[in-house]
Amino acid sequence: MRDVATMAGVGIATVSRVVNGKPVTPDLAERVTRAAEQLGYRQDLTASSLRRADRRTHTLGLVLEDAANPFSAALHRAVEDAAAEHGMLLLAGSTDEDPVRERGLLKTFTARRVDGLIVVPTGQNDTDLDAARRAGTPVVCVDRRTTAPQVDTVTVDNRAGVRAAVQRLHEAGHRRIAFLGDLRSIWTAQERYTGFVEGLATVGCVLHPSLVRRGLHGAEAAQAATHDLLALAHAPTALISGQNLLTIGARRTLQELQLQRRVALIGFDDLSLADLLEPGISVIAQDHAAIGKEAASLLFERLEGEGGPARHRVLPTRYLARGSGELPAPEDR
Amino acid sequence: MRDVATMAGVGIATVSRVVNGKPVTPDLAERVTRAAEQLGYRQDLTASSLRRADRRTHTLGLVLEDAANPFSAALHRAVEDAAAEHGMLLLAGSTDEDPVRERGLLKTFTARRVDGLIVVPTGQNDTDLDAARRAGTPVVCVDRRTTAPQVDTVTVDNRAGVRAAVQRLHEAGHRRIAFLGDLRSIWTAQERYTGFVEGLATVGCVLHPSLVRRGLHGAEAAQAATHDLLALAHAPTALISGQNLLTIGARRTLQELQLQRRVALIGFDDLSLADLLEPGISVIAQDHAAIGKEAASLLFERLEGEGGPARHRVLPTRYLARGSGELPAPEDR
DNA sequence: TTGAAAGCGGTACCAC
DNA sequence: GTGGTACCGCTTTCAA
Repeated sequence: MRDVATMAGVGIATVSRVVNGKPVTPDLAERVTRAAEQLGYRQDLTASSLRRADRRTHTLGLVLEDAANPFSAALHRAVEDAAAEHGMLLLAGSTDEDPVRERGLLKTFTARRVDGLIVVPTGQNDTDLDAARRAGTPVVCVDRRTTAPQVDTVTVDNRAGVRAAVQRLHEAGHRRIAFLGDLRSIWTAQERYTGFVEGLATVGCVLHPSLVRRGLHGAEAAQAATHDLLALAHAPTALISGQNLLTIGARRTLQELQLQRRVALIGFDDLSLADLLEPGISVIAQDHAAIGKEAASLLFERLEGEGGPARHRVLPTRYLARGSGELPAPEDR
Repeated sequence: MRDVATMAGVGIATVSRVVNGKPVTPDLAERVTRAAEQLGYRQDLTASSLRRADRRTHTLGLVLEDAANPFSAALHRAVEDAAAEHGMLLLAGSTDEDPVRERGLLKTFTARRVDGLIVVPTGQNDTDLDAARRAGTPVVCVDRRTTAPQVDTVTVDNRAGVRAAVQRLHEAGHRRIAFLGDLRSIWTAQERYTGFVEGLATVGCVLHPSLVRRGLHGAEAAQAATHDLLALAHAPTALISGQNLLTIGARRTLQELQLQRRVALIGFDDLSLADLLEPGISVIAQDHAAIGKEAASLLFERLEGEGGPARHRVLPTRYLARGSGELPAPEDR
């Protein structure tokens, strides 16, 4: 920039003004532009944000469970689009549910002075979220609630979604309904299980502890658990899976045993191609894009000075009937 | 930092040393650490990289087609893991195949002084890639070649993959094989089509122009195109789809017409759940993780001073036989 | 409107 | 080993 100023025969401040589009005599602006081009000048945003009065870096930190999974990817994209509208960019990282990694990401994001954070919290690190917020970086939690105070959250109504699924299965005659749940440390896994329990209570159905398998992580774990369940003397006639990969694992086992048309299955969260299976997999779907958009908008409000108490947005889920959740209980036949 | 120095009663330089883990008398280090904690001091990496001799920001820029699609997501994660090993973070953005957005991302990434760029190029902006490289930011292109000189690339052997698929179909008796291709501007779409043409030539089969549908983007376009193809007087007995979403669209139409067991289908790039469909979708799979890892490693070599000519890594594809590609041509029955 | 100079939060060099 | 100081590239007073 100094070189550009010298070459254009103007002060360094004038170059800054031109670069930032502030009013400058056209003649000077022209000279600056030309000199900049000739010298191959490239603005340094890191230096500029350092000196700028608002200290904004126009960067958001995004802490995901795993950038590779469809939920995270959709969230990433939704947040990215919202961010782009505000001229902001995304710094993203994956925790793999590891609180140590989460802490590391939070630390380096704040050290890089991101303007705000959107986090899918592992749930084992809430003090760090609070620390970030108190250090002046607004935080919005997504997909899961947090115990950190004054942190906005965007979640879906997990309980209601699962409750409704239980009711549907019950109406179709199912009495032995099994539940597959993710790691207990994950907030949504707890909520969905609670929804399952509530649903059974609502329809007046007993909860068979042997039909509940929690703490499963990944498709293989669900596949094995489903095998176990179906080998029981009183095997379930319907399955509710509390997460994406678990649904895949469950369905895989059903197909191995040729039971996909006999044992009902409802999964939480939609799956690509689920509608092309036979029967299609019925799911409790969440609107990923809406979640991301809402999170971003809460964050931007904070950045614009909104100082009120924590806000908690709860979005609805939507049941997509595709066949696997509509299979009648065998007794009905 | 100045406050910490004052509080600890040491020079500002000493604080810097402590923060950076450089040798300092334990007593002083202790005092600094305590003061830092008490004042809630948080290191500012943006300021530090500004003054640091190497000017490194420990940030990589990742330009994707669409952060939400599985290919991009897998790539993102693979690069993230490699970056993390080097203490680096990722700044990511989506182009949606729009060269204007690509240019914007390239510009703001370099303005933020990323240490390197990993780009899935739209193919309509190669001068910007070159500009970035000449400005001192190493660039690695991924998934697609580029005409920009001195830019390393990582791609898969698209032609060989499609060629082999054509041969398989031919061996199964298919003579009327259709091709569904993505936007012509996309390098891989060109390559895969070339592989199709080469494959037909190899087996001595004629290329029916009416069976080629290129310039399709997204599942719906493929769905419609497949409808058209199957309505032809001499309809194809097999389909090769040149991209993920196109495969989904094609399969959807096949199932609508109940033809998924009569018309063969081979897709490029794997799909989650493809193995659970009946019949399963056979695909020409690429190893996303390996692609991302290789790209990252090429980039890190550049960052460590590797100055040779552009290197082009070509990874193999793998055919996954699942049924849809193994259906015999009707004449055989 | 424009330019000189101070300073954002650090690091690197230098003399002690 | 430690502290003082110049300075990274830029924005922001402030005086001209």
